[in-house]
Amino acid sequence: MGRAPCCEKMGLKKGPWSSEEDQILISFIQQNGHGNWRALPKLAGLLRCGKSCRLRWINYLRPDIKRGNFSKEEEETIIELHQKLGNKWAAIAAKLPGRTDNEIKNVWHTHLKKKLKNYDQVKNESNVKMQVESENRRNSPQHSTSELSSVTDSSAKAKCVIKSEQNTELSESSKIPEIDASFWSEEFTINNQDKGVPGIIEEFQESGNVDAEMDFWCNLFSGAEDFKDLPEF
DNA sequence: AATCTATCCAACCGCTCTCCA
DNA sequence: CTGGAGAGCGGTTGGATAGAT
Repeated sequence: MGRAPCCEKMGLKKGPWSSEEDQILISFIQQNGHGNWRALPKLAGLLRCGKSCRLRWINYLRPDIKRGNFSKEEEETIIELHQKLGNKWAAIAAKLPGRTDNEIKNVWHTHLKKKLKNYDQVKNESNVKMQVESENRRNSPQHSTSELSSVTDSSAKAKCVIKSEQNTELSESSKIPEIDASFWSEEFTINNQDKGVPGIIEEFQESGNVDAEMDFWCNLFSGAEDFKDLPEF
């Protein structure tokens, strides 16, 4: 269709809302509801377009809005739903009471997208390293090492990302040296000359126990709080 | 202390969808 | 069926603030 922006009309205010404007909008909606957004600003005596009023109410002034940081559970839910639904922010928001699509979109772009990216990067680096180790050790194509891509369950992945994030915060606060995927891979290769991480992963694959494999990876990347807590093989 | 850079988030813009005459 | 009006959605922007140098 394509219409001219509603705010191009003369005299309509743009930009941040003042507390006075907020009060006018709140009291008007409390008394009259918001049946017609386009007519609302005129009736309420606001120099704003209806669209702006609607956005302000939905994203900020609504009484059921939950303010403050997102919980780990909420972040897990967003990651999980985003894997299923894509950028359907309104649909995701519908599953998170008190949160708006705009807020969720912002959190996604500023926090969660980065977490996922880091997670995938670590995962890929580790997989490449271990694939090489496996090839060298077994020299057999049917024994090529597992790939974490077998773990496709979005819920498990979401939990792992969040868990990794929690541990990252912990590591930073504890002044633990930065650990990357290659460190883990080398560490386990040294400690498991006879069996090796690829062998362990292979067992998961053969048994088809995706949950166990997921747990293994979560522990590998994020479970240890210190070097002494590294899993033994 | 001053300046620069990165991050966050409220708000805007433009498009699509839905309803109705 | 068609087209206009309003609502809703997702992408993007820009100002404020925090952190780094």
